[in-house]
This record gives sequence, structure tokens and C-alpha cells, in this order.
Amino acid sequence: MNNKTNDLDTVYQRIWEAIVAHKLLPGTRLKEEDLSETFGLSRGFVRKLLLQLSYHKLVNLVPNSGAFVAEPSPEEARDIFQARRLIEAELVRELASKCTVREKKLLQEHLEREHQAIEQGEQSLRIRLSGEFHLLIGKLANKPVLTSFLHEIIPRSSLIVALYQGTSTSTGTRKSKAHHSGLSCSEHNALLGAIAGHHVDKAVQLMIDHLNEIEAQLQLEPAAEEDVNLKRIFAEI
Amino acid sequence: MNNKTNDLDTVYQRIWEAIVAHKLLPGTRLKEEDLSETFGLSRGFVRKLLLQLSYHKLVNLVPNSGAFVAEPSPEEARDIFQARRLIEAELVRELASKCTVREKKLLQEHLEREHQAIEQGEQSLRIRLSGEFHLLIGKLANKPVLTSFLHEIIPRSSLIVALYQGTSTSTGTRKSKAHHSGLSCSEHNALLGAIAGHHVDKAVQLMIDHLNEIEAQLQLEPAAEEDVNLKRIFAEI
DNA sequence: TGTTGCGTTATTGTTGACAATATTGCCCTG
DNA sequence: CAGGGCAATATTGTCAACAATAACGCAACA
Repeated sequence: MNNKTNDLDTVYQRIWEAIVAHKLLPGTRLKEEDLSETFGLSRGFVRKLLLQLSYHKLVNLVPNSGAFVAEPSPEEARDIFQARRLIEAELVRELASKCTVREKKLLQEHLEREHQAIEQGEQSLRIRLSGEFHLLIGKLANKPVLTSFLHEIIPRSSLIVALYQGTSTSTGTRKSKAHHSGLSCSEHNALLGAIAGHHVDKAVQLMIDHLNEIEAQLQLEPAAEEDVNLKRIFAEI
Repeated sequence: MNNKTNDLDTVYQRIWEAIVAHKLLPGTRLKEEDLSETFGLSRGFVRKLLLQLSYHKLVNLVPNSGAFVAEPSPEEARDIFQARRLIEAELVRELASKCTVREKKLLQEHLEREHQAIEQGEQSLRIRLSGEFHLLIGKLANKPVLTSFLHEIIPRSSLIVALYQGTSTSTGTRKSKAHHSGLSCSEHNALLGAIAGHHVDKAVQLMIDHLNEIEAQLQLEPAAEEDVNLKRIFAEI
């Protein structure tokens, strides 16, 4: 109704960004009719959309109850990062051993955009680009299956990072966020150097270190139960 | 209409078995209405079903054209087995390092059923159980993400095995099939021994060898083009 | 006052009819 | 007789009304 770009993929991305940017908080209920009139889509489309989001584990689809944006647990977070280390180490090994000049250029261009996003303080864009850097590595490594797995867990990772990094005090956190952004970007930079230079083992190690670094920045305590959520926790069974 | 067990999961499995057992040949078109009246389901359900099957890459969903049972290429096959080696090596490493008696028993029971299926010549059941053995390892290893990945590629592997093992002469092939069945089962047996005995490195190596063995049995030539399929190959773009 | 049961409302799930699209067969023309 | 376009048909895609279900509030009772 309001926005012209209301095809399925676009709306999917808009919702995804809203989730990652914490405009839609974890646990929020997504009513079909609300989404339907917000984006000017029929309820049928909204249903497809929610189904896709649930496949990617960004929303939780509870039968006869509704769709809720996902609240990945610390255990899930750790599990996901472990899987990422395994898969991305392999992908980066593959790419580093056969990276062409053209591929190097593509990675460089991407990194440039990442850098711009940080400078211009576009947090949401930055998170997306940061994820897409990893996806680009997968794509260039030419391993469709492993790359498709990455497509499934990187959005979840983004949600996890958003969830577990900035929940404490305001000023201090903002500082650490900025720090983290720059760190991540410089690590991507180092990674690119190793890949382009065909330093296979080094590239693999840098990737693992990078992922460890991201995970280490998170505050993955067992999570103090919020009473509001209890209801849904039992409903989820 | 005919069968009582017409819930979504059951029908899904029946179709999957039909595909793996080569009752539905790769490239076959699956018309919504046909399926709908065959299983006594509404077209809406059939649609969901086909969507699920396409997520698992067992059917190819071409917009405005229909659903076709997938024809994984030799390249896809190799890619899938490479991914399996990576993931399952990790899962078996995890499980072997902390396998309890109870878990050992579960694996043993499963293997027993596999053995029975071979003895009774139930080829289709055997293929399913063989896949489920690997899934059980994943489940027991307690790595949800990696295990969910396995759930995505093992059905595809089954389809690939069905596709690329028995397309040549009849008697000779049948012999090799039987041979392969027994081999696979005995390899599962050895694997179980290493896992239960907490011989981590040996278990990992056995798993990799086992997967290599399966892949090696396949006839993954570049595949002589069948004229019938050409149409669809171009439509798939 | 707290709790249990019931009726109302709001939301999701399903179906069947209709629209859009592709496929097929036929006829007309060169 | 071959080829291209057009009409007929078959199949998929979409939507809107209806059914089923769960959430909510109110009232009655302990």
C-alpha cells in the first residue's frame, strides 16, 4: 500500500533488517494481518514469508498461535559458531588455494563498502555487509552445499550478535560496538590478504580466530529468565 | 482417499521412498492434482508438500511450470559427499569422545534393524535405515546445527546413490548392489565399534573411509545427455 | 479475594472458486 | 509439406470467504 517495492524477497529483507536492528525485539509476535496491511501484501504472501523466515530460524512458528521473532539461546549461539568455524575454515581453505585476481578484486570491493558503512555509521547496513563478506567467500570458493549452509546460519548469527552484544549500559556499550565494528573490518582485511596471497593455513587460522573473536565479544551467560517469556517457552513444546 | 495415513509427514515419506526406490524417475513431473487425488489431500496440502520437497532438493520447483523430481548432477554428488565428510567427521569425533552405554545400545539396535532389512531383501527400507544411521550419530552427538544440515543432505545422498549405482547391466549390477549393501552395513558395524570404544581418531577415519567408499561405488561420469531432459535443463535456468 | 468455568473476540488454518500462465493441437499460409 | 500463429485446454498461482482454534475477559462461586 505504502511502499512500491513489495515483492517477496524485498519484504523478507526488510523484516530481516528490522529484526537484526532490534526494531523487532526477540519474542515479538508477528500478526499476519498486521504484516499484510503494513506491506500491502495479501495474507497468503505473508504466510509464505513467515514460513521462509521460520526455515531460517529467524522466527518461531507456533501452530494455531502465531509467529514470534526468534530468541536464540546461548547454547544455540555456541552451536552455530562452532558450525561456522568448521564450514568456513573449509571454504577459506578452498578459496585461498585457488584465488584468482578477479576474485581478489571482488573481495576488495566488498570490503570497501563495509568500510564506508562503518564510517557513515550505518550500523544495520554494516551488519548485513559483514555477513555478506562471509557469504562471498563461500560463493567464490565454489562449494554450493557448504555455502547454502552458510546462508542458513549467517542471518542467525547476525541476530545473535545483535541480541548478545548490546544489552548492558548505553555509552560503554556503544563504544565497544564501534570498537567491534572496526575490529571485525580489519580482521576481514587481514583475511583478504592471506587469501589473496595464497597463504592457505594462515587464512584458515585467521578465519577461525575471527569467528572466535566475534563469539568472545558476546555475553553468553545462561540468561536470566524473563517472566514474560515463560508462557511461550511452554507453548513451544 | 485410499490410504488412511494421509498426514503430511507420512505422505512426504511415501513420496521420498518412491523417489529413492526409482518408482518415480528423476525428471518426472509431479502434477498437483494427481498427487492430490492419489493421496486424498487438498491441493493446498500438496503444495506445501512440494515446497518441502523442494527445500530438500528432492524436487525441482519451476514457477508456472510444475514440480519435477530432481536429477542431481555428478558435480552436485561430489559436492554433497565432500560436505558430508566434513560434517560427519566432526559429528563422529564428538560422539566417539563421549559415547555412553545407552547411546551405544541405541546404535546397536539400529544396526540390528539394518541387518534384518538386508536379510529380508527390503532394498528401500535398507536405504532409509542406512541414512538414518548417520542421522542417529548426529543426533547423539548433540550438535543441532550440524545435524540439521545432515537432514538436508542425506535424503539427497540417497537419491544420488539410487541414481548413480544401478543404471548399467542388470545381473552384474544387482550383484554389486547386494555387495554394496553388506559392505555398507559392515562398515557401520566397524564404526560403531570405534565409537563405543572411544577410539576417536579411528572412528573419524572409518567414517571418512565409509563415505569415500560409497562415493567410489557411484558411476559419476559426466552423464550422457538424455534427449528427453534437454527441455527441462534449459527451463531450469 | 482468588480461582474456575464459560462466552466472546481475535487470530490462524483451510478450502474452493477464480485468474494468470504455459502447453498443446489445429488450421492457415507460404 | 513445413512453419508460424492462434485458439483451446490444462495446470499452476492467488485470493477471499469460511471453519477451527486459541486467547481474553467476565462473572459466579468458594
